[in-house]
Amino acid sequence: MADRPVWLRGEPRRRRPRLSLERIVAAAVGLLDAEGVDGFSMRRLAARLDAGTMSLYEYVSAKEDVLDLALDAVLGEIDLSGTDGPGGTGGPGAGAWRDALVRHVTQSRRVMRAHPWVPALVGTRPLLGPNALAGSERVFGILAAAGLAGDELTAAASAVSSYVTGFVATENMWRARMRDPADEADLRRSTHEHLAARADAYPALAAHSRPENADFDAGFRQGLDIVLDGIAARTGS
Amino acid sequence: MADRPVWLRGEPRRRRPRLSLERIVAAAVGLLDAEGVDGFSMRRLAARLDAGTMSLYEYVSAKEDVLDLALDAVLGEIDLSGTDGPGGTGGPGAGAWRDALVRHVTQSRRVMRAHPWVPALVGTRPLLGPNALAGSERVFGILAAAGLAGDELTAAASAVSSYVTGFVATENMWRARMRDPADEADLRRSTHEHLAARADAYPALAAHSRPENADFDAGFRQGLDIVLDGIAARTGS
DNA sequence: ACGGTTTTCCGTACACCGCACGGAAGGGGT
DNA sequence: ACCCCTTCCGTGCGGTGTACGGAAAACCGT
Repeated sequence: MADRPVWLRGEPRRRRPRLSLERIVAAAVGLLDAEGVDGFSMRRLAARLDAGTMSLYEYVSAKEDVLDLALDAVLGEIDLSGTDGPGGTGGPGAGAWRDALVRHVTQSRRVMRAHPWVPALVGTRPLLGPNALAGSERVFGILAAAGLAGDELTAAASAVSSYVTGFVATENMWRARMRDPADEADLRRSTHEHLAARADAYPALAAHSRPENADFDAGFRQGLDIVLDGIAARTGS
Repeated sequence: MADRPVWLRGEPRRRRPRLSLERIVAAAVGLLDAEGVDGFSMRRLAARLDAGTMSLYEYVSAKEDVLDLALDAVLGEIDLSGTDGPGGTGGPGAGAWRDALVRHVTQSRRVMRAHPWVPALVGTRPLLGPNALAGSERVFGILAAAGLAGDELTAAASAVSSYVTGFVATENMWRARMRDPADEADLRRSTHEHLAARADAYPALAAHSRPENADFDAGFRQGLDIVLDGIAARTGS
């Protein structure tokens, strides 16, 4: 029987699958970076891969899976090559844990700023991916080396993590609102006016709050130092 | 002209509007409590009010508005009747700020547990509603009375707030996963196995992490004490 | 060489979503 | 009696996640 004319034969099937979990996850990260969680949809993701929407479901069983995978993927961008291995018997100076922790959360903040959709996803779902676990392991290891253990260690870890994600979440939110330069001045002014108009109702807020020209870097460090001081009180150093 | 038969006359129009912002917001809180953010939709909300979907838009310009209003509404459930007004000149004992803060964040946690959808919304949007502002005012006031000011005060406030919302977010997440008793044992075991199987890759985590039988109340207090100790180091008391 | 099985891809369809638009109906003012 | 304004909402449009089933290529045993 003669072949059908070329024109009707369709694209030849590739030897190896065109799609893969890696490609899907990478595209998902790109889409999330570009459009945020709200702008993320399976159809749009498929379009980015020049694929049919339902093809994605060969590799993933639900949209939630893609979000889980994308989240863990970007958590892998945190550099874990620290200098806190079991060093010489002399050991690092007391308080080396503090530097190590500062470096780690600085990395975390960098990643969460590069991918502003991350903070909203963390805390919503269990973080059991390999990179999430590696990050937790890092924090636990540093705190254990600092002399903490048991509930105290867990509490310290949760204090640090909650602070970092909470801070960056609001930081990202404010940055996003000020992104559009047309809105920026307007937002600053209207927020300021909103507060000023209620200065009598919220005196402490009006006297001390300056969201309109916050220095996020310095603010982050100061809050972090508070948490770290609290931990230091439990290490004996 | 004769009236049309009663049967065709339709329901009589009420003198006063049947809907109101208050009713809508109250119903929204109920729906969010029952179904979570994912299960919340304008259609379902309207159904709860026996109203047409589009009727809601007479009172609200978008779904986002409803979420903003519902969020601020439940923040109003935080009891602000504290004992920290400008008391006698003798003033409260040094460290009274600590008790006041503990009471306030305990209230916050209670509200966020009663309305588990709250933590996910906080941090996503600017909190400028009256109840949100009142809550911030409360924290700022306590910290100012403790002797903090300027950037230090702001950092302390953000450390406390981030810790509380972060902790309760993950607390709620774990509680939700363990809600269904059928899944609970399974989840506990599978999570445990997941970690145990990787104990060599994550030694510190395996040695110290016990999410399967966490005491949230105690854990919350311990992490909070860490943050509060860090603040105490800045008050001179 | 060939038939069957498995893998990969995806079109269609369904139930649901937010919300723009325009109309209907009743109340109040003149 | 007239008109307008407030309140209510049906319809429709363009989007969503994903269940289902089919088509075709690749692989494999004979």
